[in-house]
Amino acid sequence: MIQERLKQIVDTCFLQGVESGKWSDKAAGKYSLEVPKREGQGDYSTNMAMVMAGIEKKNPREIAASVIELLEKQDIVEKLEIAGPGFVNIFLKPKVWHDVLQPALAAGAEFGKSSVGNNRKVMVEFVSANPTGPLSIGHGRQAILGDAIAKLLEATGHDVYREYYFNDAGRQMRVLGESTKARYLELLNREAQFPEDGYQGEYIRDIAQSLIDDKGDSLVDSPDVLPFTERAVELIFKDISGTLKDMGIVFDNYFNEHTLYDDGHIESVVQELRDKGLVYEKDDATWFKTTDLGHEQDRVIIKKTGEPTYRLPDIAYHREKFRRGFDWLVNVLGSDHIATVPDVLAGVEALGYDPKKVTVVLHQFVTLTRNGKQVKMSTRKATFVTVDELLDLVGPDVLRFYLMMRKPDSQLEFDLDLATSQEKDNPVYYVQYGHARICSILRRAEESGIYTIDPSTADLSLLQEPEELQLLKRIASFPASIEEAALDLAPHRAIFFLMELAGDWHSYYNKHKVIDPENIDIAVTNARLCLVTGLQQVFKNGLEMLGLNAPERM
RNA sequence: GGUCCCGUAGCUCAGUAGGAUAGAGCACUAGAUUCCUAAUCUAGGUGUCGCGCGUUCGAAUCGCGCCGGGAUCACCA
Repeated sequence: MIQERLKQIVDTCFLQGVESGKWSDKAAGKYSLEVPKREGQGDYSTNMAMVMAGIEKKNPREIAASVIELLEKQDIVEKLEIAGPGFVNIFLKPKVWHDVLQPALAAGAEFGKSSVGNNRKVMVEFVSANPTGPLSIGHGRQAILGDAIAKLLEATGHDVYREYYFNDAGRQMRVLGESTKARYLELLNREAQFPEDGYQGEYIRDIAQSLIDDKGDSLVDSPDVLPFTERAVELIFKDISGTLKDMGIVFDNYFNEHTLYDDGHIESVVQELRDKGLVYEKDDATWFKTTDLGHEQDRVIIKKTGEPTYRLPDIAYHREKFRRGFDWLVNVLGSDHIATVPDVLAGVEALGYDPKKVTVVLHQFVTLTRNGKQVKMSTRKATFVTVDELLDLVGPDVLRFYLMMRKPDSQLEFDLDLATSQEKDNPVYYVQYGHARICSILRRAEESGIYTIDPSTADLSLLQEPEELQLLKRIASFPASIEEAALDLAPHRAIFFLMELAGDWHSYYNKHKVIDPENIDIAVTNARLCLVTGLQQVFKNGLEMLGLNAPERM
């Protein structure tokens, strides 16, 4: 907000320079206004003079002097200086920072939200695990990441729809049914042959047991695996949605791949591509001519057996997303799906939709360590750690926080020992404690009965400590930080913002008293209470935007 | 072999529309609490930003080439 205002001022000065013949307009849009990394280098800094120096072939410091002349007249500017190779450092008047508090408090729960999204309809598709077993930690990362992205997009004015895409047919499911049947027979002491590539998890036995409970041994001679598959899918889905619910995630829709077949979308996609000359037959299979679209090789979309490969329903599914009126599709996928992305995008484009409206967030794997050693995971062998187990161990907030603390591109190391034993030195609690601490102070203030929290009557100019100005700057930058995290689809940025905020706040708390019974200064305390209330709002809104709790006591 | 991601402090990681002296947490050491919650704070860092070359006023960041780790390259999903 302040940055935008200052940017306009700087741009205006630049134009004045152009008009008065000091420099040409060639540097327009090329310079930037940013927050310097180091203290003492101003609230903001612009590299305008250096950028112009290259273009105008002049000494950057001389140009900087001219820039300063123009900026000096601005009323929000306190001080200006030329630094380093030609930066212009801008120091703003403290009043500028004091003035952020009142609007922030007035905005309340809305503070930090924005409308940059313009109500754009965006679908976030994530998890999309087929029902073959409980959610593993890898799914957990995706679930948390997808949900956090969705929440951030909501906070920035997007119309968000969460969807889970799944397939409960095909080979995978047959194996699942066969595995269940084998366990069923085993539990009834019958001869059973467990499939070689079957699912070995204990949950399969539970499913078999539920069939025994309901139907006894009546399925022993069933030649069909369907009853087993159906029961398995039903129970596993119940388990998955329960887990998601425990993580605080609710989908707007579960989309079954089957509807694409039932409604004829698969066929119509093939037909449409065929009409465009992008489909041909070879070796009894049907191929998608992706080489015409700049790819290295063509891909099979319908196998010899007559069954489509995954590509075809995927393409049809994306067309449906567009047809349903979404104009931005965000797909959160594990990096193992990387090879599927170009084919789907090619399909989307061939069908006349804009592939730029599809954004794929690929996240790397979660590596699990226990006793300092990496744990290898496989769903089939059931040597994975489930989200349920982790939720039991560390609780939803810690799990969520850890899983979104890293950028999606990085592998994420989840140290089981650390997560379970290290309860206190946890960044989650560090941030949450920041909030709880403020709540405690505010309770204290209320009990005292002598303080009031009202930014319109408080003398905010009493907030003169450098730490106080720093906190005000943090508050001021909150909306922009959220916007940045949202548009970059990078929840970890919001996490880092909160950790830095908490660091500044805890530091301030230890150095200065908000309420000091030994040295009662009502005016100062009232001003500080306004500051802390603003901070509380930022903590609360920030935590909640990421799906985390903001506890009032700890 | 092709494509994508990663390589930054002992460990886990931030840091891209190129910016000034490269950061945080953990771990380790020494301190701080009669009073707003010590789940906190303060002080302590000599890092080939994997290596090399290039682009330019300026590179962890951009380009090219290597090295190392991971993912992926089906008529599986």
